[in-house]
Amino acid sequence: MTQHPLLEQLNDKQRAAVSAPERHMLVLAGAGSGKTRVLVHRIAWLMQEVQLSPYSIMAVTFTNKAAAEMRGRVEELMGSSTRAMWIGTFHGLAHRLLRAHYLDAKLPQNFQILDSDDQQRMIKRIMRSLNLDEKRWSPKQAMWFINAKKDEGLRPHHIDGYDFNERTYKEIYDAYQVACDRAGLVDFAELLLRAHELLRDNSIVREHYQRRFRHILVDEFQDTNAIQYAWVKLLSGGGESTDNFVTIVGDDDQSIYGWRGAKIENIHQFTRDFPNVETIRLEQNYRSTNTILSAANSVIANNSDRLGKELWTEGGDGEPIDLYAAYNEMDEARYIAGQIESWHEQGNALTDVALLYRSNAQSRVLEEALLHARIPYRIYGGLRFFDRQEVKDALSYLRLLVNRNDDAAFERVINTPTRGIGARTLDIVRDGARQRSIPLWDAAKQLANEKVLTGRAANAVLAFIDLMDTLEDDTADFSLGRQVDTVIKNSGLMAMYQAEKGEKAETRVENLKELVNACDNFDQFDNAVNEELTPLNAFLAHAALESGEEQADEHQDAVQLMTLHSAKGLEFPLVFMCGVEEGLFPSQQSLDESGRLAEERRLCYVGMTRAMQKLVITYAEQRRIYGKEMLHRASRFIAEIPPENLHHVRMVSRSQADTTPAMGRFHSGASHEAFAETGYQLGQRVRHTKFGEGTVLNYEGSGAQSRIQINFDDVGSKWLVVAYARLDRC
DNA sequence: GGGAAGCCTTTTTTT
DNA sequence: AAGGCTTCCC
Repeated sequence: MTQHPLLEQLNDKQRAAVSAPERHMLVLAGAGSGKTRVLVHRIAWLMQEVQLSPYSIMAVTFTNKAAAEMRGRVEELMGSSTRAMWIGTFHGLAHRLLRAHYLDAKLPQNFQILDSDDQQRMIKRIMRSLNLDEKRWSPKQAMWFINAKKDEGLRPHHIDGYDFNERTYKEIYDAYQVACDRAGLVDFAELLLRAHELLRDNSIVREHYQRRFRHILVDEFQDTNAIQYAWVKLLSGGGESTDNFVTIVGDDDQSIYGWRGAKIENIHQFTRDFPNVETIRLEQNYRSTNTILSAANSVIANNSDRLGKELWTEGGDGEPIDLYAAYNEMDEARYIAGQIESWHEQGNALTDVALLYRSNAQSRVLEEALLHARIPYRIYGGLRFFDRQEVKDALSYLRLLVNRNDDAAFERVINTPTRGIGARTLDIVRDGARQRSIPLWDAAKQLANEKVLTGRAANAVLAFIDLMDTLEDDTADFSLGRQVDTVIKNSGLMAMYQAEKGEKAETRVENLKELVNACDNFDQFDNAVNEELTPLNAFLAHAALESGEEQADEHQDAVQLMTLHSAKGLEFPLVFMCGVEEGLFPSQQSLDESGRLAEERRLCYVGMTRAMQKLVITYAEQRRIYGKEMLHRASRFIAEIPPENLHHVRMVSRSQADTTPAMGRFHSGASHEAFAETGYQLGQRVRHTKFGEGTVLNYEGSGAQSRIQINFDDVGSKWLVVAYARLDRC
C-alpha cells in the first residue's frame, strides 16, 4: 500500500497523531521530537482527508513567531492560502473576538490595548489618587496582583479581602478597572478575560463559534493559565459536544512559566474534562546526541509528578559534555570565548553557537570577552521596537487621535514635548476628572473653558486640544505613513528629539523615521483581524500585540546570546550553559520558596536539550552579583548528570592567559603573583585531608605566613595558612 | 523646567 | 554596579 503523501517521512507515533480519526488528543511531545511538524501535518490532514474547510480550524500558540511559522508551513504544505483559518496567539485571537463583538463585550469601538509599561504607569497613577503610602505599596506588586487575578478569571468582587493586603489590592484593582473601562483601555490579561466572559455570557456568540470551530489545536499547552484553559474549554463545548475536537500539544517537562501563572496541571485536567482523550507520546528525538539526551533524561528524572517520557535517538553518542569550573565569571567568559574561537577555526559557523544563561545580567561579562576576542555576537531579548520611549510617545499621540478618552496616552503626551503644562496644572486636571468621573481630555477642556485653569495654563491646555483636533482633521484623508509622519512632526515630537544631542538622541530620531517606514510597509490585510479596522487602528493593534521582533541582520555570522527561557523552541549545534551554580541556577529565590526547584530543573532540561552536537556547561566559583563578590558551588543539576557523560575540563593554564598583552579586565596578573607568593595559582584545584576538594580563590601575605582562601566543594570557603594546611594539588 | 544628588532595587517573558 | 525614580534646588 502506498503511503499517503502527508504521512511520508513521519515515524509511527507522528503518523498516528497526524492521521488519527476526529477525536480529542493529547500529544506529549518531547524536545526535538518534531512537534510543529505533527501539528502542521495534522492541520493539512484535516483539510485534505477529512475534507474540513480551513474555516473550521483554529490553531493557538503563545508567540507570534510560532503562529507565523505554523501558518507558513501549513501554506507551504497545502500550496494554498489559509486565510480563513484562525491561527494566532491567545491574545491575538481574543483581540479578534473582541473587535468583532465589541458591543457585546461592552467596549467602545476604538478600544486600545495597554502594554505592561502602560499598565504599570496607569496603576501608579491610580495608587497616587488613592493616597496610598508609596513606601508600603508598590505599583509593580499591585500590577502583579491584578494580573494574577485576571489570569485566574477573577474580578474585584470575587476577592474576599479578609486580609488587609488583599483588601488594599482589591481596592486598587477596582479603581484601575473603572479607569480602564472609562478610557476604553484593555490590558493583556483583560483581552483574555473579556473574551472569556463574552463567550461565557453570550450564548449566541458562543454557539456561533462552537459551530464554526470543529477543531481547535493548542501548542505549548503546559504554558496555559487558568483563563486560557477555560477559554479553550468554552470554545470547544467543554468536552460535552460531539462535534468539537481539541488537540493539545505540550511537554510537562518543559513547563517553565509557572511564575507567570502557567499551570502544568492543565494537561492532566484536559484528560479529565474531555472524554476519550487519546494520548500519544513523541519520544524519538531528531536533534541531539545520545550523550546529551541521556544526561538530560537523567537530570529531569529527579522531578516527581511527571507524566513520564524518555527521549531516545537513533543517532550516535557524540562527544561528552564538557564541564568547566571557572575561577570567576571573567575566567568563565574567557574560557567560552576561547572555545568559540577554536570552533570557528575548525570551519564552523558562529551562528551555530548559543550562550545560554539564567539571568540577563550575566550577558555583560560574556559580551566583554567576546568583544575582546573579536567574535561577533547577537543578544536576544532586548527592548523591542514598539517598546522604545520615542516610539511609544508617537504611538500615544496616535492613540489619543483615535480615542480621546485614552487617559494613558493623554498623560504620556500632554507635556511631551514641554508645552507649559506642568505638574500643578496636571494635578488640577486629574482632580477634576476624578470628581466628575470623566476622562482627562474632557476634564482639561471643561476646566479651561470654565476658567478653573487660568491664563497661561488654560491657554496651553486649549492649544494642545486644538493641536489634536487639527491633526485629526488635517490628516483624515492621508495614507497611514503620511498621517503618522505628520503627527510626529506637527506634535513637536520630532523636533524635540532632534534638538537633543548625543548618539542616543540620533537613534531616537532614526526610530521615529523607522516608525513612519513601518507604517508605509504595513499591510493591514496581512492579518484578517484588521480587515474591519481603520488602517490606524489596525496598526496600533499590531504595535501592541506584536512588539516588533528585532530583525538585526540575520546574515551576519554571529554567536547568539540569550536566557534559557528565550531559548525554548530553538536548537544549536554548540550550546554553552553558563553560570550553572547553586544560587544562580537554580536561582536563590527558587531555593527559598518550596516547589520552585522543579521548575528550575525543567529549565535546565530545556537548556540541555537545545544542544545538537555538543554541550558545554560552565560555572564560576566566585562571581560578582549586584556589586558583591559571591562564592558559589557547582549546581546540583551538574551532580545529576551521569559521570560517564561528563568530561571535566582542566583549568586553562593561567600563566598562558596572562601572557596575552592588553587584556583589559581579562588581564589578571593576580594568579601569577599568587603563585609566586604561595606556590598556588588562583583557580587551582586542591585537596585537603579534612575538608575535601576545593578551588583556590584568593591569597594574602607571602612565604611561611601566607594564607590562601579555598572554596571547598562540601564545606564552603575557608582561609588556611599554607604552611600548615598540607594541601595536595589535584 | 531641567539638572544634580540621593535612594532603591535587582529572575525568568509574552502578549 | 548600575539604572530608574524621586526629590531638591535654581
